[in-house]
Amino acid sequence: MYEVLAKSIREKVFLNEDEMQLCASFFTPKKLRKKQYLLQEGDVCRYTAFVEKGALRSYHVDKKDQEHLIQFAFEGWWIADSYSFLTEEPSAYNIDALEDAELLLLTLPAQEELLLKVPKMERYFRILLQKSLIAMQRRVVSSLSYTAEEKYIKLMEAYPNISQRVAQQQIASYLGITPETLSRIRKQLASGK
Amino acid sequence: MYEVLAKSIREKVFLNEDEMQLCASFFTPKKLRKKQYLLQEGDVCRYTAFVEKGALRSYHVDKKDQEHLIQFAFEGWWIADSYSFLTEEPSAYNIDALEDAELLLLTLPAQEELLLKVPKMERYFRILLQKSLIAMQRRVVSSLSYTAEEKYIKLMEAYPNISQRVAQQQIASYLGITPETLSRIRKQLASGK
DNA sequence: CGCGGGTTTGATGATGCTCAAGCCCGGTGG
DNA sequence: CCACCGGGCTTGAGCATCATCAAACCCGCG
Repeated sequence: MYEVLAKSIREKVFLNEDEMQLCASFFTPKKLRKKQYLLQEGDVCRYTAFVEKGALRSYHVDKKDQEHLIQFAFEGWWIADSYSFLTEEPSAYNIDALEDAELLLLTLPAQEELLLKVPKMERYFRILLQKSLIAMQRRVVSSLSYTAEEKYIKLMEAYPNISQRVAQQQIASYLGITPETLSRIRKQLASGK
Repeated sequence: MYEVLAKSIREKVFLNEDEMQLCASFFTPKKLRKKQYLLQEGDVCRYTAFVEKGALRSYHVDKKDQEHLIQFAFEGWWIADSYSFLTEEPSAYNIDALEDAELLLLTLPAQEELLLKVPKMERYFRILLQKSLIAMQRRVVSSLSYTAEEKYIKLMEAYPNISQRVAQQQIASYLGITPETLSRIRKQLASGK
């Protein structure tokens, strides 16, 4: 149950067996069925979730009831609404499962205690956040600089197998375009190239 | 010269005078004139910069020579291309001064040594990154969910005095719209409401 | 076999872009 | 002190991209 997490940690910091055990003890395992919520708009985000297996998404629903996908999370990724998690304000986002999933949950008090008892984990989280920030920044640049078609091509280059795992509407929502537009772009690319 | 930095640190972790001194010793002060580059596309980003005074911006230039503003940085903010900084790959972005500025620069080796000698700074940087990530995430949601007008209003609510400090074209570029469109939006808002 | 979610296709329209011109204002030099 | 210059902002006309709405289609599953 903790293999993926242990691997993720060991890639970034060195922990001995005891520390790793201790670390693991702060997490709560949880299984989620496809379509099940981990977080609903209006609730406080009580966990950051590490994905051992499966796939989740976080998204925002605007006033016209349109969903806008903020993030995918597959095996080895983290997902949460950090703002709500840290401030304990109600979240404006939703998180749910795109596939049946196995998670490891960390509450805010558990994280705080973990960081006290295993200070090396500060480093783990710092490095993690650094990578997330770089990815988010890329996404901002992408949304500012490229056309819908270019954004789609870049996404496919970065995550070639994503289309096997998530529906096209999810990808469209992630790219900030409608499913119809994505469908036309794909047709375009498939034919004339 | 280090007041703003010291304040930023003390807001997040407790350092005694010695630690603070030691910390400061890893930074190199630098002044930048308006329009001067800190980083140019193609160069490796050798510093993360802390802004003691003035204002900078990071931006990307697309193949049609259009600038897209990634981030503003005023007093108390950090700026860099983290990807290039960490990987030592050439950067795809530019950073320059919007106003005369005073910076404190941290190289990658200096940062590593700092973190070894003052491990509490892991926590400082973690918290910092957490906040940056939340801000970036908001920006993604904003770019996906709102119209140009809504994005502009939200920006003005979040940073009411930004328009006193940076030209409208910079704001337009940050919002992902043309200066013409921003001008029309402002006219709209000023008149009819 | 038929239902339902996801994808495709078509017709129409809105939002924001492009290009081009004019304007405002502060700074500089004659 | 005034004329000129240049950068930034505004305005207008035409246009491209992508959204909307509606219908048909595809296919896996009960």
